[in-house]
Amino acid sequence: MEKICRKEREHLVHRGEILRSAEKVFAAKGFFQTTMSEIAQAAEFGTGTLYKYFKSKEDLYFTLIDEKTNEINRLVKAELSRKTSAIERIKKALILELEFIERNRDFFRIYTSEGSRFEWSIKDDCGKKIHDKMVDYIHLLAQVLKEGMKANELKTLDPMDLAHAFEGIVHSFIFEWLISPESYPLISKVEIILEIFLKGTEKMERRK
Amino acid sequence: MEKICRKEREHLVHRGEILRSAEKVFAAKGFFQTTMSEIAQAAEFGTGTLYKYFKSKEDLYFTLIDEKTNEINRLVKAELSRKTSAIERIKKALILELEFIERNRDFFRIYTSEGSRFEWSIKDDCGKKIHDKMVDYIHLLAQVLKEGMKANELKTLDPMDLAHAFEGIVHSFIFEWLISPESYPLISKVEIILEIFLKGTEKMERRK
DNA sequence: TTTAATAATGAATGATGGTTCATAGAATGA
DNA sequence: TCATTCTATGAACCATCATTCATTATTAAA
Repeated sequence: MEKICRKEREHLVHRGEILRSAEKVFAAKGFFQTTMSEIAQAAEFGTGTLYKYFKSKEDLYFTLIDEKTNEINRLVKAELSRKTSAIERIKKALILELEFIERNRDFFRIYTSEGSRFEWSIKDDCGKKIHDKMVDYIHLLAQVLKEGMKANELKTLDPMDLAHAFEGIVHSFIFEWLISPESYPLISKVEIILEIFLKGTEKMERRK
Repeated sequence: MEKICRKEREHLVHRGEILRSAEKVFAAKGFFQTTMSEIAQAAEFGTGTLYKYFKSKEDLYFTLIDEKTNEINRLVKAELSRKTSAIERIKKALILELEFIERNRDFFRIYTSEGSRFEWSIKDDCGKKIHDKMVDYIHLLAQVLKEGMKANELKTLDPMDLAHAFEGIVHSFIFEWLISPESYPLISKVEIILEIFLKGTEKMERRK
């Protein structure tokens, strides 16, 4: 089936190099402020060369997001689909997610900042595709939460509300970590995230 | 002190009209994809006229954010500085915030999407100014939470962590509301937000 | 009414940067 | 070695705006 000769392999490598350079530049300056020649320079290629690998600036950008998104989605989805307890799955998935982000800091600068704005500003369906993937993920999460409710692990509340709340907490810790100058392991926040989400913050008189 | 003649009053009115139109267009298309002439058209002025009121596109944009941000900050800060219980203050402030957002949907499309990206992408200190205001607000919130801990209303945890978590939850509900096509009152989410943040989501066996 | 001052205008300017393409160069194979 | 094919290149092209400014319209003053 596959006749992957050196040529093709090389092509793939170059493509990867371009993507990795683009990731850095986009992360530092954002989509609109990044120029193709900056990316080309960073990747040590000529400007025109980029167009041998990607149709346009947008294409390069969305390819970047798409591939990384798929990678993490695969990871997390696999975990969420297991048959262990809901809370267990959520915890494991969270750990996977945070570890992945720690390994891909640059990318997540792009992702978290663009995530919010692009479905409004960019017309063609690339933006929508990414948005859809987020929605998908939220739904899966909600599904798991629902199962947790059925299994009496979690309070019976609107699963979508819970999913949003959870994602909100996680995102704000990610965001904080991204902009923080002192580097601490993101993973160190797992406990506090779950503590807040599961147990809440109010001090209860522990009776009844 | 003030000799506000018709001229000046008119100037103010026009300025306001431009700001309101800019708000709409920026909200719909984002900073980089919005052109000055679009704004001019929306405001029913000539393109050049905008420059009689604002130094540049950036100036217009940041003025917009700055003024609205101050407005909401004043509201919320006033509430957070009261002497009632911490939980009470947080609830009231949350209600004020959500009501304000409901009255300023367009603006918050701008704010939530730019909030994350601008301190990285735009050099001059306007971006920083906005970011600083967010940080300020988080600190005030953390302060209130700390008081809540002292008063034994809340568990003793890192107040900054809690503040981030709270903001995260709130933001994700705001975001959801902003992109949702069916319109429901944002304010209807107050209870669930507080429920999750204060009581958590795990079903406890309610013994000791 | 005439004149002076001020405000509004939108066509022209200039800069930027995405994209293309004619050329140079490398690899392949005869 | 030479011819052929494929790749890389970056200067040139062109479209898109932010911004300016000479001109026009409006208001105020005389």
